[in-house]
Amino acid sequence: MIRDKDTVVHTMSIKTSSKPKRRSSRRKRGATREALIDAAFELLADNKSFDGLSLRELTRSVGIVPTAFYRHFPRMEDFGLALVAEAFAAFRQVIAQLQAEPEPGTQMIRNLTRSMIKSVQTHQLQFRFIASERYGGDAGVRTAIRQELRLIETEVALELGRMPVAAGWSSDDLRVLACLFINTLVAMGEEVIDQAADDPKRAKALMDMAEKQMRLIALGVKA
Amino acid sequence: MIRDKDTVVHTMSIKTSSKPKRRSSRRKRGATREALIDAAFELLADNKSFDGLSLRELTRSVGIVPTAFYRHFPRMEDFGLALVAEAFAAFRQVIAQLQAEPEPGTQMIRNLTRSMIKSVQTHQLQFRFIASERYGGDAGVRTAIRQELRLIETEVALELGRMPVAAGWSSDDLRVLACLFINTLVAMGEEVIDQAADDPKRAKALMDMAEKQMRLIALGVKA
DNA sequence: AACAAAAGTCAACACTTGTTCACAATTTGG
DNA sequence: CCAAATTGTGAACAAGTGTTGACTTTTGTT
Repeated sequence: MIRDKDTVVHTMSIKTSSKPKRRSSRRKRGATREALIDAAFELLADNKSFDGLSLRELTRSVGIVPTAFYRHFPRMEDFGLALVAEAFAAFRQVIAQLQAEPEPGTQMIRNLTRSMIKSVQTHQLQFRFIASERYGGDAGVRTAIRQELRLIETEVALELGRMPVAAGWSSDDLRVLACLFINTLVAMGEEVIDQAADDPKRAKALMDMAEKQMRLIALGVKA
Repeated sequence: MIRDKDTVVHTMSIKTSSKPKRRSSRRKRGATREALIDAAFELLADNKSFDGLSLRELTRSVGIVPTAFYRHFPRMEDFGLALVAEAFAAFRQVIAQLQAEPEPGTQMIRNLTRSMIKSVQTHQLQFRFIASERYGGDAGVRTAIRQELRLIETEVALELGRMPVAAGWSSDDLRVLACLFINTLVAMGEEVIDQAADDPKRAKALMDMAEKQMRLIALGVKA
């Protein structure tokens, strides 16, 4: 019953003033769908988890009536999957950084962690969603996230295989290494989200720590 | 309105049959409190997260009336903290293993991961709770978990400092190392919970992987 | 201009939720 | 053994929940 914003009506009602109920103007093409996704990220950032999210409060915050939700997503589960897809779009950009960097070694590690921190900070809500739902709540969402992470793992493993340091490694071992790398990276991201989202100083400290850890791992690789 | 189980009444009603409403017999001392906690772990294992858990379904599954909940926990938040405390009791046992093991090296790593796997499997529900709520849902619970993890980190760092391999390390560096170790350990635990809870074969594979990773780290330490 | 599809509305349904209050039964300690 | 603290009950409350079906409006295409 709040309905306090966006009540402006500029439909230039000329003809029948019988029922001027329709709000301002409908969003264009896929806008509402996107608005729903964005609103969900926003709401989930406030100490909520996906299965604690109600359809009604979601639609309320977007400014549509509850039933309109079903026009865009037949079930709540599909909505969850859409959220996962959207969130991982941000993550993929970080990994792309790795592929663009041909030079292995200390410099690469520094760049990678820096790029990760940066991406985490600009896409806080998306990463928070991934962190929250990775092991919690809904099974469908959880599975989708795991799948995406697996995909990224293989990508990284492939990239690592190209480097001279890891010449002659079995593909299994490469995968183990890749897993360890992105585990630390993700862990750092989660910590940043959780306690340093807006504190650059703390974020820097976390980054340094992650960098040290990754360099430690790199040392192990050589030996 | 379901109330289909546990309706047996064996109060041996002798005296007044005026109001034999009281169910079987009241649990002794702190039993209901514990029953609530156990029931919560059970419910949370079924694709639920803490803030998606309802007071009513909780009390329902324990067999008491909703209002009785408040006799044991004044607020839902206190209940969450109780869950955290209970869950970490299991975790601490694993770390105790580390302290009991004076011999550093390959053998220690193997024992540690093995002990972790074992503990995770016997306390599935508790570990699942930790994994789920570590970055998700309620802020109070999340903070409590982080605090407990920090405590464990310092313990491990202290223990690592005693070992000859890490002689001359700064306490900061020791902490970084400890963090990396238990991060991989926790990550393994989460994976086990999530996809190998009852599949010993897959669990073994995950353990081997974690062991490799930790040995890789150990190699890095030497270098 | 006409028409079908897409997007949004409204009312209503049958439930579930957290919390309150006054009361009853049971244990426990003195 | 009796009083006092503990633990459980039942009714009631005002809200919030997902989902349905039949409508109306807007938009895009032919």
